[in-house]
Amino acid sequence: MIKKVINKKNKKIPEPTLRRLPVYYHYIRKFLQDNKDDFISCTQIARELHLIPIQVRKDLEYTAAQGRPKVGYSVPDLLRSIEYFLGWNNTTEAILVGCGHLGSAFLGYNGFKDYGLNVIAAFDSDLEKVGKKISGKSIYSVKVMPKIIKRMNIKIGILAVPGEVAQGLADLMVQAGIRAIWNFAPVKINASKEVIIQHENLASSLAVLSKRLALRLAE
Amino acid sequence: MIKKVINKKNKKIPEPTLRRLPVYYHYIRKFLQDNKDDFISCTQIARELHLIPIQVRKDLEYTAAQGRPKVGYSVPDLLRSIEYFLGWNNTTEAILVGCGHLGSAFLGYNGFKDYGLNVIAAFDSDLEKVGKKISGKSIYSVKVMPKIIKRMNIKIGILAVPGEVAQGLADLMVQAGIRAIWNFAPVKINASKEVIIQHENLASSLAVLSKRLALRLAE
DNA sequence: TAGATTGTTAATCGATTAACAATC
DNA sequence: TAGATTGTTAATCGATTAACAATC
Repeated sequence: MIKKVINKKNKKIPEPTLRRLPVYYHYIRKFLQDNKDDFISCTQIARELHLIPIQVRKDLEYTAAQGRPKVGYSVPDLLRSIEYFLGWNNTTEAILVGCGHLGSAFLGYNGFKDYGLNVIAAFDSDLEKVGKKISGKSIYSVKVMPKIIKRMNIKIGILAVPGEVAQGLADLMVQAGIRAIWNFAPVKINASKEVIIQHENLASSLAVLSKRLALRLAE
Repeated sequence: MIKKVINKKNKKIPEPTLRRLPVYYHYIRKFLQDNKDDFISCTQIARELHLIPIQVRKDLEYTAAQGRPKVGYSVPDLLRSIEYFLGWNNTTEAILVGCGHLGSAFLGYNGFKDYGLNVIAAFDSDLEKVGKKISGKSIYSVKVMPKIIKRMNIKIGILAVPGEVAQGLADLMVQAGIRAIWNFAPVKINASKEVIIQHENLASSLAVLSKRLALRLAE
């Protein structure tokens, strides 16, 4: 029994599963808010999200959530399981570098708090912006960024800057102690292997969209 | 021979392949600009992008690009193959709905032209914004959106609006003739099966990032 | 009870990786 | 020529889907 749990924990989690979990989470939260029922089943989640029940069940298995046959999963328990599994139970603090349109959009969208991410400070090199606030968050000079990263022991950095300066800023972030960079700049960032770089590439998404549309229109 | 080509065309393209192709494309374009060589090999692309040669080769196979043993692929030919395969050879026109921070970021980033997407008009319901320009693009009232979609025969719509109004605007877009919606609003959009909906979900990416970081820090 | 649903093991499917002949 | 690289077929790996017993 215990062994099984350990095995499950050690098992590598498929990335597709990881990407689906927040989608379930979002739906289940809404389900809770609407106060529909205390229990929820895979069948129900699957129907709503246009998936198949077995896939939802498999995915939830990774979170170690415990369901009851015929009844389903306790809604609050299930939410807690997903939160815990994704490390969203204790909110992670992050900094944002670059307060252009994209960075501003990020600050304005405070929905990430539900997903365990709290942007505590924003930085920009433009002195016009420094000292001002966007969506209630103060903008600081990039010059003080390393100091703040160190002082507050921040591990996650969000990069929303032009491509030309992205690598240099990433280097500064890593030197100061950042361990994961969420990169929205349209260039590849190089860093030591210990640093996790997640590149948000809209061109990839566009390729999927345009190919699917082209195939559809050719039918 | 002909039969083989037909088979290849009919073969379903794996989504991972589709997502990698723009990454190759971007690198090869840069390679061409830097004027390094007339030919490029899978080995080289793989080394640069931290992939393995066989994967690059397999992916390029889908585009029907023709390489020469020992030599590699002709750089301009390869670019053309990818462009053609992804439908980027003739630029697709799109409209943008929502000129908040995110929409503005979209208009400001004109890199999509390289990827076959041209945002020809932007719409907003805020009369303060209507008539102004962002990054050289005029903003129109959403009221005229259907008319313009029809008149210009636009097939792709980009949704960058608050969640509350997303579904309503999507319905209007589809009614006017939009066949693919790139959705940045943090809600699920429902539409008839004929319409392609691509939901850009940052929470999914965040889940991958935060789980990877949590595992890393626990090591 | 009967039927729906979980938990778990097995089968299938598809993407990745390996192997190797052809070739420049 | 020798060695690198393509093109293609085969093997492997991992994710998805199916099957079914357990159970509430």
